Amino acid sequence: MDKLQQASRELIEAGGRTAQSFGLNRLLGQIYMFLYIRREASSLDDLVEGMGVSKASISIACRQLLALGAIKRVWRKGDRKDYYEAETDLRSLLNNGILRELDKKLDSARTQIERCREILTDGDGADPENPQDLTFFSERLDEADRYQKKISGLLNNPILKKLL
Amino acid sequence: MDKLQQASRELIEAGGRTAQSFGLNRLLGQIYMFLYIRREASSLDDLVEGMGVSKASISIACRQLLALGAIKRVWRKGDRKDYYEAETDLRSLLNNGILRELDKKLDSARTQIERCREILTDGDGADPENPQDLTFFSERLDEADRYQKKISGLLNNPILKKLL
DNA sequence: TATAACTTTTAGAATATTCTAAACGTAGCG
DNA sequence: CGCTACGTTTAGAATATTCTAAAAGTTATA
Repeated sequence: MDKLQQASRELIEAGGRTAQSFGLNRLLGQIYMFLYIRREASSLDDLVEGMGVSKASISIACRQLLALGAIKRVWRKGDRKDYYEAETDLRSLLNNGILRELDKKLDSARTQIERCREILTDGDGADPENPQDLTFFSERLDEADRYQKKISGLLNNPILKKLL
Repeated sequence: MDKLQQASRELIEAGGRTAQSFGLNRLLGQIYMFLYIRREASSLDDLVEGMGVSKASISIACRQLLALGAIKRVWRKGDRKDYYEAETDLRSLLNNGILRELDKKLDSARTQIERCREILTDGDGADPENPQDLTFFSERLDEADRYQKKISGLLNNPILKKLL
């Protein structure tokens, strides 16, 4: 095994650990890193060989990476195989990956807060025994709403975009 | 079940889902949310009742939340139980939780890149067949290093801190 | 030090996730 | 068409995570 292979192997392992630390499948990080350090686009079979797992796993992982905007499909004339390469533009990676996911979560939080307010106002359950609990709960909802807006604003802040 | 209980239950569920979506144990999100909407600090037993899981799970989850700086322990005079309440200061939550974790990961990335450079320069493996592969690999390492520094700088940017 | 009221650890059960092999579907080409 | 070379789906095996009950540890107080 030459130096390059040694270093590659380490990076791929590290990519896997990083993915896992973000709650993603280890393979996603490994495949991304594999593609990131390859000079040429790679086929599913290349990935199978590189990662030593079944083609089914690779296939599924690649579709997830595509959905996250982390890799791109590349066509080669007169070749039936699909080839993949890593998306290396940091801004694009963030905008289509992490930031988009965060936005979804924030939106879901907003919806949930709204839902709770509705339950409190026109739900058909009884009023709580202790009205102070209700007051406190409402205050928390308001606070959470402010936080949600604050972070949402931050993520879409043009200054932030510019700093990248 | 009164309105407040309904709404609380929904929020706790949502907290659990959110935690899972970040790769954390569902209980962490549930417990945090439970504490967030409670007026008074809660004991492990309160949490056991609220979440309907064993005390062992609650105990472990609470220590994780403490380590993340997401909840605080509260002592009550003449009471042997531990009580917990949610950390609600957004800045503190981010600084002690998410941002700190990100910093750790970035540092680990930096170390890994350094390690790879060492392998390439003074490792005892053979040189790769194709020297162009090596060149490309080195370029990627440099690029990754720039990204790492960029994001690191961003996370510690005083402007960002101020926007919160 | 003994006891009581707690929390934490731990071994293994329950559950969820990841992975594979095999079947299936599809497109290009003779 | 039918064959071939692919990618995808799927049922269930392998593995990892989460959870519980029971045992052990800890601390305040008498």
